[in-house]
Amino acid sequence: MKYSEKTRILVIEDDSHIAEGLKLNLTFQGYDVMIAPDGVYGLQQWKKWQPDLIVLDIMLPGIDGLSVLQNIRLEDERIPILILSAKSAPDDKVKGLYYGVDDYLSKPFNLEEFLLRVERLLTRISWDRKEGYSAAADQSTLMKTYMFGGNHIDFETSVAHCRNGEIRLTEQEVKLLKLFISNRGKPLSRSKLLEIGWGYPRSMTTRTVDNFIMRLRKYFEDNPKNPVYFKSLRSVGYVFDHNSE
Amino acid sequence: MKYSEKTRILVIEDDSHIAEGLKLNLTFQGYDVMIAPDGVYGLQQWKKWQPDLIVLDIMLPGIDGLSVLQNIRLEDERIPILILSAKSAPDDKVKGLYYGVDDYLSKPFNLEEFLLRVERLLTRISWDRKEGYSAAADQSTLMKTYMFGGNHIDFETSVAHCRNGEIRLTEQEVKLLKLFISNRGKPLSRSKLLEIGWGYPRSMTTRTVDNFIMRLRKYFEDNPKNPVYFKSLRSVGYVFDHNSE
DNA sequence: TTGAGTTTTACAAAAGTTTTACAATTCAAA
DNA sequence: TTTGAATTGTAAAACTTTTGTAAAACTCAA
Repeated sequence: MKYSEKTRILVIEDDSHIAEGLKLNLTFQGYDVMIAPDGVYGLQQWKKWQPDLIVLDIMLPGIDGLSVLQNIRLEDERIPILILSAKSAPDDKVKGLYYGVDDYLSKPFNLEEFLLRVERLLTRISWDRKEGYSAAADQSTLMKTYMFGGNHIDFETSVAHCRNGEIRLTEQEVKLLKLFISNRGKPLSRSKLLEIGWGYPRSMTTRTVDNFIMRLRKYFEDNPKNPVYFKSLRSVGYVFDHNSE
Repeated sequence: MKYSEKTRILVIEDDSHIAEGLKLNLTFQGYDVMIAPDGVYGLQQWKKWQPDLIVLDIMLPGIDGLSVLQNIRLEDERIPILILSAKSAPDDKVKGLYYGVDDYLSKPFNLEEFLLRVERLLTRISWDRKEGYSAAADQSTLMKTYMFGGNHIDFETSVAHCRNGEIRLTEQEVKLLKLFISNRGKPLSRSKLLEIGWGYPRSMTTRTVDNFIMRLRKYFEDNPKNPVYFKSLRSVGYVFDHNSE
């Protein structure tokens, strides 16, 4: 929270009826509210506006809510996110939480309850911040450091020690790395990578991913031409893996 | 750059009258709609455009709807498919569902009902598809791994362990394998294989299938010249089978 | 305006698929 | 049994698609 400004809440919800309703009520509670009608715009606003809390509808046009969530968590594992969903099945709840959701509300929901949860999340988080830890973040994004092969990556400083010596990783490189690490052994398609790692809508066709893969290979592979860790699966995508050590 | 995208629906229907009608209404609902007048074009569009839902007429010129359906299910067992059919006989219904249809509507149908089902499928599926499991998929395509003889196939990574050691299977090899496995013991004609596994219109004459059979035999047979698992039935086609273990 | 970082473009290289051409096999009629 | 027409097996050439790579173009903030 900054200075004397009001607490900011970003509502990512395509149903303008609901969105406006929430905005009205939240504004009335004294919050500064902004609405994003889809995932892409939502991610944009999140970066630009740096809200203190995000209310996220899981059913969105274009990129879906969970990808948005994962994208955000690659960079910020602390910001409280309150999920809205049309479904109420309990395993959805679990699944959402697994990705680092803080709270979960099924539509249709009770307004009182909604406001209460928003407040609770905000107070809880402001506490955590002081203490310097996060109560419920998933392993992968909480990770401070990672090792594989002869490589060592420090996510606090974005510095990697590898066969080329010390390397300073860029923001996007870090994101991609985290994404791969938290999906170790699992093939990721280019479009999935773009969706989660970049927040692009699927189907965008570009060689961006490949270029980053090339860089990661140059950094971390002993022989970039014959990759061991970042393998490509033709017409599928890429997999990251390594022997457990 | 601006990315916001709508949910995509592919309508595979040869009757342009019906197709346009559906398109109009779906577009009106805010979906992005594309029409394919036949199965081959439909499959093409499905790959290229990556729709979120498919509306499929079962009575098509060229490849028939069920083959299209099966072809799609060999690669994606999750995408919701809503079947349209002129017939209303109950066994069609069963047959369709068996192949992994999500919903079924007999012509002539009520527009309201159609739109409702589309929406229902989209909300239901968007959750399920996200990670790990599918609510209602048929056994064969849900399969993550398969074993026969001394062979072991991992469909997640397309890696097979066989007498030749570890082998990386190609996309087409995987498709064909899945097709055989889900029809274990059942003879499949070349044209059926081409139709389902390749999406070719029947009657195409080529040695492509035989070439792939040869490869599968090389990978998985102890003695490729005397096949045990991938047998040919003269002037009929091929059968895959093995003792239950 | 510069410069680090990112994305696009354009092309080369690699991998995979289909066709072609022909050899081998099978089966049934002579 | 032969014989030959039809079918299946095989390998290599031709073709297609996907991936790798580098350099140019672009972006955005200092």
